[in-house]
Amino acid sequence: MSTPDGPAAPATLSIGQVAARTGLSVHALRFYEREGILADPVRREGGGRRRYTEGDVEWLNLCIVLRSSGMPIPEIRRYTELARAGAGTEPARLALLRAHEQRVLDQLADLQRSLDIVRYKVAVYEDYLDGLPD
Amino acid sequence: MSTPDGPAAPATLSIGQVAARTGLSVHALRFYEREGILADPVRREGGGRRRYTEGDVEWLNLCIVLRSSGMPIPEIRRYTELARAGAGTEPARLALLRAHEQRVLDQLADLQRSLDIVRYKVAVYEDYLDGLPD
DNA sequence: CTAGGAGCTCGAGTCGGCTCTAGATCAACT
DNA sequence: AGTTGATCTAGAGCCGACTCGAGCTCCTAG
Repeated sequence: MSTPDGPAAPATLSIGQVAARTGLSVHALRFYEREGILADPVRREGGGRRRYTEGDVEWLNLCIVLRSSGMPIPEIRRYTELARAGAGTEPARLALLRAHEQRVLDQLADLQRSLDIVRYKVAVYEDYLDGLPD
Repeated sequence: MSTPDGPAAPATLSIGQVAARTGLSVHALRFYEREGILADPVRREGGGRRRYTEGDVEWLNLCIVLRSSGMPIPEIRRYTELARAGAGTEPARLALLRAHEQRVLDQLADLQRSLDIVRYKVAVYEDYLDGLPD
């Protein structure tokens, strides 16, 4: 074995491993940390290198979902801060998530309307090309 | 009447009126024209001011749909160029629209996945808050 | 002991899509 | 003639979200 973890080792990951697992670049991971959207400021091993836990990775995966569905980074930071603050902030976190749910629904509706229009245009071109002389 | 159009007047619109109708800013309208995504380079009245036809506005509305569903400006320009080129380019236009349709479908699927996850989290918080002591 | 490769920080650069400014022109009203 | 308000052009600026580069440190293998 090239990585003989001791029995009690919490199995942490390097930034490169996390990049591979999440699909984010190492640059993006450091950027996200600077932006304060990681659960904690990430532990460092002797030498200053980041060690990510599985929990960190799960949190990142949630962040990726929020980002990709259009939540801006400042709002993810706000959510992160609430989570860090711990007990008592659950109502605020719920409100934030509900607001985001609504935004996603709005986006879905907008996209669906666009899709209908694009499909209509596609159908028009198909009909036209079908009915061509030769 | 404050706008006594002559009988044969084609009823053109100023840039401000088009902005009001489309929701785009006058800046954005000029920007779009520079980017070459308007059907024609827009007629000008004596004095250099733009006069938009209803056809121009319809084209803009299509552009707005394409943009808001994620088509980048260079691709809208490509589509516009094909349309300007006229007969014979219909297959290319159809292909472009179909590709966009697929992109929209992908976005819808992604968003739906995100929505499911956000809803799951919302449910978790709701359950937690429901079950609170007081 | 040295060469590579992964990591580090800090700061600058990029990209897409507008947005805004400055300074001039023009149309219409008073 | 003067004032107001819409438009014009060319070009600079901005914002969000990364991306990249320089220069340095560290660890491990040969």
